[in-house]
Amino acid sequence: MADAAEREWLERQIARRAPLSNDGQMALRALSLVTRTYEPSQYLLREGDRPKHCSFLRSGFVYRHKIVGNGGRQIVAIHLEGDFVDVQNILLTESDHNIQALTMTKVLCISREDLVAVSLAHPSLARALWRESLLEASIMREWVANVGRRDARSRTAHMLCELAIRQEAAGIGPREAFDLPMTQEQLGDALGLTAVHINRTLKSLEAAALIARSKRSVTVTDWHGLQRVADFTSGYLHLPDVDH
Amino acid sequence: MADAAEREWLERQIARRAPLSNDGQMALRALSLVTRTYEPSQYLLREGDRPKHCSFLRSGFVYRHKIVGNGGRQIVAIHLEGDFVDVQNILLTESDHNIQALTMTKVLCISREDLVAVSLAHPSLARALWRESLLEASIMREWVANVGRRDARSRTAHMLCELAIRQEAAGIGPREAFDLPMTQEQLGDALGLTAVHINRTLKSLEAAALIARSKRSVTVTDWHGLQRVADFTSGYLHLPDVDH
DNA sequence: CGAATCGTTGATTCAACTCAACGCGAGTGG
DNA sequence: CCACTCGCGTTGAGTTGAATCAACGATTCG
Repeated sequence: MADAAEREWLERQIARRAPLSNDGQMALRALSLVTRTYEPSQYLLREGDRPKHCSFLRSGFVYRHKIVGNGGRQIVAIHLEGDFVDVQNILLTESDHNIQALTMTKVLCISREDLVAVSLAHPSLARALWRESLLEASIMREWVANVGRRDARSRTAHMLCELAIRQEAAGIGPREAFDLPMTQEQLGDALGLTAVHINRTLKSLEAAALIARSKRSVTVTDWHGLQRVADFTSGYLHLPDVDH
Repeated sequence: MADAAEREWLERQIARRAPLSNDGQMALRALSLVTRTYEPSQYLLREGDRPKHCSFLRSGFVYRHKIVGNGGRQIVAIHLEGDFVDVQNILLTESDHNIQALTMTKVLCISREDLVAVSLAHPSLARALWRESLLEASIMREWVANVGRRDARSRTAHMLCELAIRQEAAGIGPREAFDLPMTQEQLGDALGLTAVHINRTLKSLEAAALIARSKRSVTVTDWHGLQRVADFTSGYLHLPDVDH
């Protein structure tokens, strides 16, 4: 069981999406909440599994991916602290993709069945979670456009911009500096490129003085420049100051 | 106002996603419903618009797309009869993409605000629509993988398989023959390829006796063969016989 | 009949992939 | 404490799948 601080954190995270009514808050508090931890590269869920729980990412990074027939892998989402990892499975009984930890990770789990029941019974909760799943779909659309229609340089820059802004919006840190705990192989799998080409692309962004790198963290040295080569606008993230 | 037959159709479509309770059904019937038609290439909604209505596709084809900075376009979804075109905007005030008619199209419109209110008040309705938005997100994930990790041949075949199965699942027709009312330019924009390359790829699929084409319709002459080169499995469509 | 749109085809170019080697730092075990 | 390994990043050389450029048919429509 998770303690009161975790509960409070969860409540804040959900309320960040849409305000919770009193009874929604109460119902949420009545749900049992379990903390779970995962090692890097450990699976939270596999394609074909029928998840019993939904998880909120308390700390660390996780990613979701699909394997295609020729052995390739496509990463379809990257989650950071505060993300609801499992929205996409909440009403679909069988998972269509894998969820894996990128770093040491802590998640808060709620029974899927209970969460569905409580959400459907409490409109403010349903609104928050439903909205979250729509937001994720919006991000996915942008990824399709990114992978389908931007070249490697722009595409890579775009992902960096997105992660920077999402981190900022989640209150984890400023857009100018963030951890990116992924190998270049994984970055390639997220962007539909090869590790070798990711390497060249990152070096080119660095050479253009747009970013600096050290180990697995990135500093944005020229935000506007990066945004420009990325063709990035944050509309699709539906941030609260713009859209509510 | 739409007539009783349209209402009944709509009810069937929603119930196809998840069973509707009696009071959900009643509440749905109380909503005012408007029929609207669109010409080919007419916009249903533009990026940046704040939609007032949600639309269900009564007949015809529509597609949704994003424009990227270099002038490129990426089609992120294709909808056929029975699809809920606007789920993705139901809880996000500003649209992050364009929705456009592919053919002559008829849609049934419901006030967005009303639909949200009624859904949140009636769990069975919320479940059906929420599930639909998750299903769309699942399709989007597969598109990311398709565009990111499959070559032109496999990628194109995959989209054909998807459309065939979706048409079959929607009860519009068999998987072996379907309309594909898109130019090769549009197909390219959906698959992250150029029109010229789409042309060559389609001809190659035809030369391999997997499909036959005439005008804007496709016949699948070798379903298993097509499915094999497409690396297609229908799991991500979460069809009712497999997953409910 | 002319104009426009879309499909088809060939020739050429290029962005990203493949293959291969090497460097480097973090463990690990003798 | 050093030698060894292993995973990851880096770099170069050569290849290729898809893009680009350009022209020409076919079909539709006013």
